[in-house]
Amino acid sequence: MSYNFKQIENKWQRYWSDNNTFKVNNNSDLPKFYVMDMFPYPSGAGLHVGHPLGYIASDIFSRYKRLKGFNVLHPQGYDSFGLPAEQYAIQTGRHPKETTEENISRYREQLDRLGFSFDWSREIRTSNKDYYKWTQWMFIKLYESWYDYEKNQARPIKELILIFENEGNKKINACCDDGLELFSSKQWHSFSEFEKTKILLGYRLAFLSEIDVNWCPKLGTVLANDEIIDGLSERGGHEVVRKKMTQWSIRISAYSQRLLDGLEDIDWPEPLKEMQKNWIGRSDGAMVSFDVEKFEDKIEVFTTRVDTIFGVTFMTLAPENPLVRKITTQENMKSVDDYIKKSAKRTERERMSDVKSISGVFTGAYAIHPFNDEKLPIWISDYVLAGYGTGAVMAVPCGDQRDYNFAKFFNIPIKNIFLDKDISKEAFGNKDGFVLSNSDFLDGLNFKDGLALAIKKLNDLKKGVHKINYKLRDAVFSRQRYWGEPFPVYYKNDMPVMIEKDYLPVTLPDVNKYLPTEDGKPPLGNSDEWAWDTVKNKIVKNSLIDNKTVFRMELNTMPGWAGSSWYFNRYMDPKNNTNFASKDALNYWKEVDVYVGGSEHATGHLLYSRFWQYFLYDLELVPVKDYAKKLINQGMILGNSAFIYREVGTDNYYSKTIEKDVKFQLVHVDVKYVNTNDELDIEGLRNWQPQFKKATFEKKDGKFLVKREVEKMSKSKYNVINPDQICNDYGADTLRLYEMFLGPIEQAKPWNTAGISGTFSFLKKFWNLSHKSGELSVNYEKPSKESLKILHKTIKKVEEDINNFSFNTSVSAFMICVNELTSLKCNNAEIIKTLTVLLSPFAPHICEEVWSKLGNKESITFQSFPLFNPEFIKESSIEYPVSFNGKMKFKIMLDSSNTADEIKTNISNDERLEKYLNGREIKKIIAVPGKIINIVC
RNA sequence: GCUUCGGUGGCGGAAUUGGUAGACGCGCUGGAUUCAAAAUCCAGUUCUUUCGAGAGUGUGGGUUCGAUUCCCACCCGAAGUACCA
Repeated sequence: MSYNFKQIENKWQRYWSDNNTFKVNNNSDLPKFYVMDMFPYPSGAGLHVGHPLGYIASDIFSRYKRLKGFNVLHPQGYDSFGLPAEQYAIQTGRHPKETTEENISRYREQLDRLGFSFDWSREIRTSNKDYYKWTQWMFIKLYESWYDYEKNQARPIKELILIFENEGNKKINACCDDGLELFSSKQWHSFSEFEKTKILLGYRLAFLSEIDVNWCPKLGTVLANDEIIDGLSERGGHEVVRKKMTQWSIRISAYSQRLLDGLEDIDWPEPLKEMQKNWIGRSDGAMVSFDVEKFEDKIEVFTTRVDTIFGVTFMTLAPENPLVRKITTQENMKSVDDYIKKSAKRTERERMSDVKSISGVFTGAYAIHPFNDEKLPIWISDYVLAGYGTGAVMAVPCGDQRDYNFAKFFNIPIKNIFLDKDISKEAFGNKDGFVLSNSDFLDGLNFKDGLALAIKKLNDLKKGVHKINYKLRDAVFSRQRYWGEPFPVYYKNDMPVMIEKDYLPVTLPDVNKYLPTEDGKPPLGNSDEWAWDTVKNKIVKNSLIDNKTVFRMELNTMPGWAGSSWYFNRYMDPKNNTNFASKDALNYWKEVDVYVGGSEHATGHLLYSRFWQYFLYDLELVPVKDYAKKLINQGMILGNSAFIYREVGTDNYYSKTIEKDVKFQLVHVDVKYVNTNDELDIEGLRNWQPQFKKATFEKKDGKFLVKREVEKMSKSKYNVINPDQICNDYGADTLRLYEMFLGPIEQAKPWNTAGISGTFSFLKKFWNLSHKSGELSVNYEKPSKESLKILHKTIKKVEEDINNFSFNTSVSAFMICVNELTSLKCNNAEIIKTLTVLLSPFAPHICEEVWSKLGNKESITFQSFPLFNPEFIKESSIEYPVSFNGKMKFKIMLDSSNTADEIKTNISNDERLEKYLNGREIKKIIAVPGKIINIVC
C-alpha cells in the first residue's frame, strides 16, 4: 500500500490530541511567539474551503516558529454571540445557546480534520459567562473613566470628580470640543446627585445619551456605521432609517488622533491602514462663528478653506440643525417645515441614491460676515449632513462644486475670489495654482498663506479658531437583541448604576420568545426575571421592582464587537477567574506577533480592538499599547458558480452558446452536478430540485454546457466546496498544500478543484522517496553532493518564503526539490529526514509518519529547523549568459570566483565572439560576477 | 468623484537591488507501460516563422548597454469610500 493519507492523518491527529502536543505553557525559558487567527463566528453552514486559508497559513507559521525554538501560543476560539443564531431562534424557538453549541462542535470537527496545531485547552467563547464576565467588567471600567485631552489618556472618573470639586470644569472643557456647560466648584457642590450623575455622563467613555441612530426596523435593532453597507444592513440587506433613541455609546472619538498616529507603529497592510485613516477622516481646518441678524445665536461652521472666506455668499444648514426652527421667519416657516419633514422621512439609501438632485429652502434669516458685515442668506438643504462638523457650512460657490451647483440652481450670487480664474462653468476647487483677489486683506495670497492669515484675524476677533475635525463617530454600544452580553446596569431614578464587580457576571436570562415585546421593548423585556435586588445583589423577579431596593435592569445587550475587542488578552490566561488575565501572563505574552484575518474587519473589529487596547493600556491593565504587531490579510477564496439558461416563464433549459430567439434568464445550479469540462449531469440535477424533475434540457453538439462565473463562495450560490470532501478524497495535507499553492495569501482567487491533483501527486512522490512497494526503503550512506545541493537550495528558499508569508512559492520549491531528488533516485535517510522536518509545517501528518518510520520516537513538532549551509550550494563554475546590447546570444562556462576583469578577459578570448559581433566594434563589456555579461556594441 | 491595489501563456500564478520573462502546478499534445482503462513515467507546450530568426509582460512615450521591474500620460479591472464642507 502506498501513501495512505486516511490512516496516517487519523493516526497523527489522535496522537497529537492524546499527547497534548500543542499545549503551551506560560512558564518557559524559550522566547515567546504568539500567532493568532481572527476567531470565527460559528455559523450553521459550517466551513467551506475558503475559511481555512488563513488558519493554514497561521498554522504553518506557528509550526515553523516551534521548529525555530520558540514557545508558541497558537489558540483558537469562537465569536459566539451574534445575529444569525438569534434569527434562527426567532424562526424555530430554539435557544441560541443550543444551536451555537451544535455549530461549534461541527466547526471543531471540521477544523480537527485539517491538522491544526491549536492549543485547544485555551479555547474561548464570547458567549460563555466566564468570558463575558470580563467584557462586562471592562464596560464598567469604560463607564468609570473619562478622557483627559490634556494628558491624552483615559483616567478614572474619580479623579474627574475631584477636579470638579476643586475647580469646576473650566480647565477640562478648554481642551475638549464637546464640552458641556461651564460650572465652578461651588456650583458643583450645589448640584443634586441626579444632576451630578447627568453631568458625569457627558464625560464618561461609556455613556448614555439620546442620539440619532441607524435603526433597522426589519431586524428591530440599531446598527453601527460599519454594519451598514450601501445604506442597507450588512446582515440581511434590510433598510436602515435614522431615528432618535437613548442608547449606550463608547467615546471612541476621543482616541481619533491616537488611533491615527498609532498606525505608524504597526506592521499592518498598507491598504488596511489607508482604510482606517479614511474612516477616522482627519481634516485640518477652522471653526468660524457667524452672527445671525436679529438673534443672539451664532452659526458655527467647520471649514478647511478659511482662505476663501471672502467668497461666501450664503450659509447652508442641515435640516436637522436645531437652530433652523428658531431663526426661520414667519413667511418661510411652512416651506421650511415641509422640507424638514420630507428629508426626515427619506431613508439613508434614498438620500444616497439621490445625490445629484438639488433641493433646499430659504429660511428668511441672514448671517453676518465676520469681516465685512455683509448679509448672507441662510438656507437649509440636505446636502449638509447633520452628523459631520456642526451641521452647517459657509457656502463658497466659486470654490466648491456643491455650493456652486446650489447657487446656480437657486440664483444666488457667485463671487469670484480667484484672480484670473474662469468660473463661468464650474467652481475652482484646487488648493494650489491660484492667487486670491476680491478678498480684502487676503488679496494676493496663496492657499497656505491665506489660510494662516485668515485664522489669525479670526482669532483676533474671537470669531474663529484653528480646528481639527474627525469623521470618526462615537460607537453606538446598545443592541435591541437577545443573543449578546447583557449590560451590568440597573436604573435608579432613570439614571444608570453599575452592578459591582463582585456580583459579575450578570448572566443572560431565559426568555420565552426572542422578538421585541408587544410594546416595542428589546427581547430581554420578555423575561420576567430581570430586576436587580440591591440588598441580595442578585437578579430577581420583575414583580419585585419597588424602586427602593429592587430596580429595573437594562434591556439592551452589547454589540458583537464587544467580546472580540479584547479576546487576544484572554487566550494568555483563559481560565483565570479573578482577573481577565494575570499580570504574569500578560507580561510574558505581551502582544500578538502575527495576526491573520480578513480585511473586511478594517473599520470594525480591527479599529474597535485597537481602541479597546489603548484604553486598557491607559489604565495600566495591559503592558502594551498595540496588541498586534503584524497583521496578515488573507484573501477570499472565491467560488466558481455554474449557471444554466432558462427560457423565461418555462421549464426549458438550454446549453451554453446555443442560439435561440427567446428570452433567457440565468439559474444557479449546484456545482456538484458539473464536471471539470463544464458539462452538466442532467440526471443528477433532476433529482436535486423538483423544478428540474420534468424540465427539458436542450444540448448543443451532444453536450449540455453550463456558464461559469467567479463569485463569493456561499450556500445560496450553490458553489460551496466542502473541505471534508477534499479531506476524504485527497487528505488534509494535500488540501493544506493546495490552498497555499493557489496563489499569494493576501490575494482573492477562485477555487478550482481540478488543480489539486498536482499537490496530491507531489505528496505521493515525497512518500515514494523513502518507500518502495509500501515498505520503507532508505540508505544510510553519506549523502551525495548533488542531493545536498538540492536540499540546501530548498532550505534557503523555503525559510525566506515563510518569513515573507510567500507560501505559494515555498510549495513550488518543495515540488522542485522532490522532482530533482526523484530523478537522482536519492533515498538517502539523512536527506529525507531533513526534508521531512522542513516540510512538516506544511504537511504535518505525512511528515510525522515518515519521521517516525525513520526511527524517531519524538513528534516532529519540536525538532530543529534545518540549518542552511551555503557551502553545499557553492558552484565552482557557472554558466553565464552572454548578451549583446541586452539580447542574449550564447552561454559560456566560467569560474564563479572570477572577478569582473577576469570574466572580461575570458570572454574576449572566446571564439564565438567574432560570429556574434559580426564586424561591429565593442564599446563596453559589462560583467557582474555570478550573474551576467553584456557586450555593448 | 476620491483613495488603495492590480493588469504577465488556454488557466492559477513565478521572476532577489533593473540582468536568460513565463519557475511550479493545472490543462492540452505526443510517446512508453496496459487486452483496455485508471495510475505512473518520458518528451513537448507564449505567439509568428521561409526554421535563419523575429515579436512579446494592458496602451503610448521616456531613462538605460539592458525595463515585467524605475519615471510620465492614458485605458481596463478589483476593493474601500463618498453631498465630509
